[in-house]
Amino acid sequence: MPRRVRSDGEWSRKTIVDAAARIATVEGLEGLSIARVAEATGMSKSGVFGLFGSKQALQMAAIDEARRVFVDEVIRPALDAPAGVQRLAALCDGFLDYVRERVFPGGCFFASVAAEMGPRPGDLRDRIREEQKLWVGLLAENARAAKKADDLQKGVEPGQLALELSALLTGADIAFLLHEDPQIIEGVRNAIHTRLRRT
Amino acid sequence: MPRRVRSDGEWSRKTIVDAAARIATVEGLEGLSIARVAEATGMSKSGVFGLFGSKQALQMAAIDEARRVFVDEVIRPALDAPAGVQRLAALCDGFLDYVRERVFPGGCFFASVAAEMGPRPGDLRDRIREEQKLWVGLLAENARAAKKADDLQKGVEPGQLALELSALLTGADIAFLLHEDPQIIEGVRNAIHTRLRRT
DNA sequence: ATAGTCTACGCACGACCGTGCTATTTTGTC
DNA sequence: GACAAAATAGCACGGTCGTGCGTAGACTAT
Repeated sequence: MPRRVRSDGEWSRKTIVDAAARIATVEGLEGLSIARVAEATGMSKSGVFGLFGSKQALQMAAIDEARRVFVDEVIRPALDAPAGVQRLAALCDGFLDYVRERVFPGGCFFASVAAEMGPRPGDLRDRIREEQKLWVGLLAENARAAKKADDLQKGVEPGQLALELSALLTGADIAFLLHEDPQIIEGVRNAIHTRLRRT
Repeated sequence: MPRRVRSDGEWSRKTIVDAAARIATVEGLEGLSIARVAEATGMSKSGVFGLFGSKQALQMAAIDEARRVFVDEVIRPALDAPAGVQRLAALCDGFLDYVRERVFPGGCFFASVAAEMGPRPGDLRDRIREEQKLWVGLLAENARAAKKADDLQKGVEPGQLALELSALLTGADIAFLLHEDPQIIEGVRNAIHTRLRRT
C-alpha cells in the first residue's frame, strides 16, 4: 500500500503550516486552534484536521516550519561571515532584525513558545528544548572559535557568553513586543556589540 | 455535602487570587480558567465568578496579587542594600532567587505574562506594560545612583544598563524554566555581577 | 424582628474546541 | 480508462469555557 502524497495536498499543508506558525506566535501554541487556522486559510475545519490527524501533529508541523524560517532568516545569512566573533555578531544582528521586522507577527517563534511551554511538560516542550539547545550550541561554537582567535576579552568563557547572548536576545524580543519600541532592540544590539569587542 | 456559606468573602477572595496567580504562570493568563481556579480552591465555578464579576476582573486581581508577591520577595528585601550598585545587585539576585525558588511554579509571573500578552493588545497588556516600566525604572534609578557614585565602568549609560539587566533576567527566567537547569540562573547571575563590577 | 446586602451554590445557555464518521471530488498509477 | 488512495467538506458528538439567573444561608443595620 504505497502511501503517496498528492501535490495539491502538499500545497495545502504548506499554506496551513505557514498560517499556523504565524498564529502560534500571537495566540500561543496551545491557543492555536484548528478552527482559527481553517478560517485563516479558507479551508474547512475537517480539511485542516484531516491533513494532520491531530492537533499535536499540526503544532509539531508549525514548529518545523518555524525552524525552517529561522534558519532561512537568521542562521543562513550569518554563515557568510567568518566563524568566530563576526559570525556571532551576524547571528545576533540577524536575530534582532528578524524580531524587529516581524517575520512572525508575535516576534521570535521560539522565544514565544519557550515562554509558553517552559513550565508544561510534554512532547512539545521537549521539542522546543532541543531546538533551543541547537541555537545556544551554535552560539557557543562560534564563541569558542572567537576565543581561540583571541577575539574576546580575556576571562570570557564561551559557554557563558553563549548563554548570556541567548538570554539577552530572548529578553529583547519579549520587551520589544510588550512596549513596541524599536529602541529596545537597538539598545540590546548595542550591548551585544560592546560585549563582543575585545577592548 | 455541607454547603459552606459565608465563611468569609475576604478570605475566599485571597485564596482564589493566590491560586489564580500561581495557575496563570503555568497555564497563561488567558488559559487561566474559572473552572480551574474553582477546582484548585474547592469552590464552585459560580462562587468564584460571583466574587469577581468577570474573567478579566479575576485576571486583573491575579496581577495585583503577583505584584504584591514580587514586591515582597524581590523589591522589599533589596531595600536593605544602599541605593546604587549594591541595591542593583540585590535586586537582580533577589529576582534570580525568586525564579529559582519557584515562588510561582511557572517562574516570574511578569515575564510569563509579558511574553504571552506582548502581541495581544488590550487592557491586560497595558497593565503589564506599566508594571514592567516600574521595574525597569527602579533598575534605572539605581543605575543612575551607581553612576553618580562612580561605581560603574565608565561609558555605561544607566538607562542602557537597566534595559540590559532586565533583558538578561527575563531571558534567564525563560531559559531556566525550559531546561530546568539551575546553572542557567547561576550563569546569568555571574554575568550580571561581572557587569556591575567597576574594573 | 425585619429588610437588605454579601456569599455561595446549582443549573442552563450559547460558543468554541478537538475529533470521529461519512460522503464526494480530485489525483496519480497501472 | 479503471481504481485505490488522498484531499476536502458536512455534520454531530462530548467536552470546556464564560456568563447569566434563581435561590438560599449568613451577616449588618435599622
